[in-house]
Amino acid sequence: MSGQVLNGKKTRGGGVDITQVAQRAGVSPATVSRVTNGRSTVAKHLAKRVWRAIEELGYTPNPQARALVSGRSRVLGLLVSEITNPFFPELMQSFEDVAGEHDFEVMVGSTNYNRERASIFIRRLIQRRVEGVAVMTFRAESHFLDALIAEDIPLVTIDVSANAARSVVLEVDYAQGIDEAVQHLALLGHRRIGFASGPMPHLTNVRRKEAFVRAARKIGLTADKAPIFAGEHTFEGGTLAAHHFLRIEPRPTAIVCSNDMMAVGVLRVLATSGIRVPRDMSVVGFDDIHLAEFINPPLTTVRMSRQDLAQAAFNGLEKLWSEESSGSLTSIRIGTRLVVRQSTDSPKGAANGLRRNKSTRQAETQTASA
Amino acid sequence: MSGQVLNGKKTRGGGVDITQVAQRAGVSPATVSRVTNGRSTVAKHLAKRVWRAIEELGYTPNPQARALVSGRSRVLGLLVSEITNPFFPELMQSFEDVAGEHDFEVMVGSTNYNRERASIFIRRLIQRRVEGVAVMTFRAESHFLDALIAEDIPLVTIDVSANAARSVVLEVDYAQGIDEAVQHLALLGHRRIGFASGPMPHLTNVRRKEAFVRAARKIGLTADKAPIFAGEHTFEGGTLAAHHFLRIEPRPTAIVCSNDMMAVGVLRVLATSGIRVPRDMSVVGFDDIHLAEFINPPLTTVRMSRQDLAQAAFNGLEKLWSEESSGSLTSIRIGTRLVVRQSTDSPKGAANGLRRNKSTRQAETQTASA
DNA sequence: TTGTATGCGTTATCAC
DNA sequence: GTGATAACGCATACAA
Repeated sequence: MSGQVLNGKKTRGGGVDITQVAQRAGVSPATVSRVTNGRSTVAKHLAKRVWRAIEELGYTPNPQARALVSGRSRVLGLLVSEITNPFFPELMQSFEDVAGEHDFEVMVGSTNYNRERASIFIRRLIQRRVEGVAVMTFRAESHFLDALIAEDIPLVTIDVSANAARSVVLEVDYAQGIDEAVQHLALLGHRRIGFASGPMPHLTNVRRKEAFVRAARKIGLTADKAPIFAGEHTFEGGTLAAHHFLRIEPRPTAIVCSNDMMAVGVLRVLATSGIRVPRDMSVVGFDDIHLAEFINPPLTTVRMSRQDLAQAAFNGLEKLWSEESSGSLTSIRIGTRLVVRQSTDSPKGAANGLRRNKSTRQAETQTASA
Repeated sequence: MSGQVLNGKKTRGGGVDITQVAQRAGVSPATVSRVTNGRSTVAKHLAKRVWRAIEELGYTPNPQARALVSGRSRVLGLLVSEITNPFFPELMQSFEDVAGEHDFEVMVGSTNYNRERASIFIRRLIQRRVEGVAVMTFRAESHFLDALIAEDIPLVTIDVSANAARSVVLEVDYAQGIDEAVQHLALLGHRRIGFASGPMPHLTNVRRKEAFVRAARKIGLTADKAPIFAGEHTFEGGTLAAHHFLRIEPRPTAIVCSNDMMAVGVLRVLATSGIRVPRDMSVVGFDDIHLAEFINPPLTTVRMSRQDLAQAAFNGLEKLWSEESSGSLTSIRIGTRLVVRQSTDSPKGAANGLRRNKSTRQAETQTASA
């Protein structure tokens, strides 16, 4: 029980400060500071004594004091869209893990597509003197960011660059994975493929859709063979999309979805409509959320790695910190790739012997072991 | 663009400090401090001048400096089990919202059932001088908390009290909601009800199970009419439970699940087995995660409110802060209640005219409007 | 390489 | 009610 109460004020971290460590180690506070900050200009035997004193006293440097004197809070901001899409909690955790490895704390906020929520959160970020913010909303809500830009806080965004000097944009290569998905379906024999798109004003959804259109064209599908339906990136949006595609004549034999939550909705509708997946209809998702692996049938989907995204976001911030005269706007590419599971197969009409062929099996196995 | 670079060190918050505000308002720094801290001992006209100066200069108090001198970091810790169960992200958001209203920041960590992860996180909490921690893991991992207890940090836990002076326990009344659920099923005519329990060593799951056993007994069900299967609190655990109950002869006409993720797994298996819900089988969940409302059929479930939990956790911490000589161990009760949706109905054999009766309809409507 | 002295921005303790 | 002044715990410029 090392917590103590001293004249009404709680003293934590064992209540021990740098001076006590210095005394115990027989050095000056400055030397202790140099040691805890990893300065290499300290004699080895002294450093050793200091570490021992730190250990014995259970000393942990006070981050508030450090922040005050250094001007660096070691706190980052992370802004996400919503908490109900599993993609974002997974992303949050990844980002916190990466940040934590570098001794940063992170303040997370979710906009829930609510302007005021976002503004309030951003005000808090500024008050807490965050050293950088990762804006992972997949939306161009740049007006929210104005306050951050005014404070000259390093910014990492997705898809669309913040119009700021100190900023990095993460360019997700949607085309790569979507291309693979469409090729995969073509190889299985599909000739009519629907695309369940996200809501259209948003750039990220435009990009995903265009990636699909191009991929469809590449395998020789005209627009009527590659119908598109735009809905919300939610379970419900997926159900609407499914109902839409079921009404089309002739009906597509496969549906590619702009995100996994939609795909889950699509699967649900197909199940209740007695349409078996993948026998009667193939379904492909996008994101590769955890749930995709556990749903039935396990979802073939395009993986956009949360780890990659989180790591890239952090790297982007690091880059902005190190740059003396920022100015050159940087972008970091994020790859996407198909993960074949069991929601895709040859359409039942196809008699080309491609059903569950060896090459797709292999891709699936690789994923499972990853 | 108010961010400035001064001899290589970034100055934020407009780069303006309390002294500048004081000068502008023609008062002393102390008075500005009193104003920003809401001390009522400041003359109204002076306070007004100070606020105006704050406004004009865009001043925001430096939290690091505040924390340093006051000994209060205004940071809380929140520990959850896993990020893949939607219950926890929803809880995180609620807790952050509540904390934010009181000008607290929160550090969130998820154990993922990994001891080392938890330890590392707790070390970070201590380093950052958190003023309190909400341990919402639904597990008795008290040995993790030892470090926190040694630092005398206020603790709020669920179900099982931390063995510490400064702690509060949130007692979830599982029986209340589970009782309602079983009564609801009995009223619909069910006489064989299975219970999909969580893994058994954990107290929370024992409590849920016992609540079910008692409720079943109350409606006259002997043990063989109320079979129990224990599995993980996951989608997969639910699929296993479903397969188990489908093999039992005579087969239960309803399944009550220990959490919603299991219920989702159960629903999936039933759908693929051609068993219609609720016509052939009724299913009840526990938690009322967001997804429960959107799945098909919408899930009848017991709601354990994240808002209630979050608010109660914060209240518990407040209580611990205010108590001079803590000692009396407090507990706060959290209610649970049934939310009737569409995954429950009379069993097909029942000819008692209770199918979708008026009273259950009404309950459903109330929920939708809440 | 090490130690001394100063200041980071705020609150708290006193006098007034 | 208000203002000077001393901490809070640490990093760092400078001196040694």
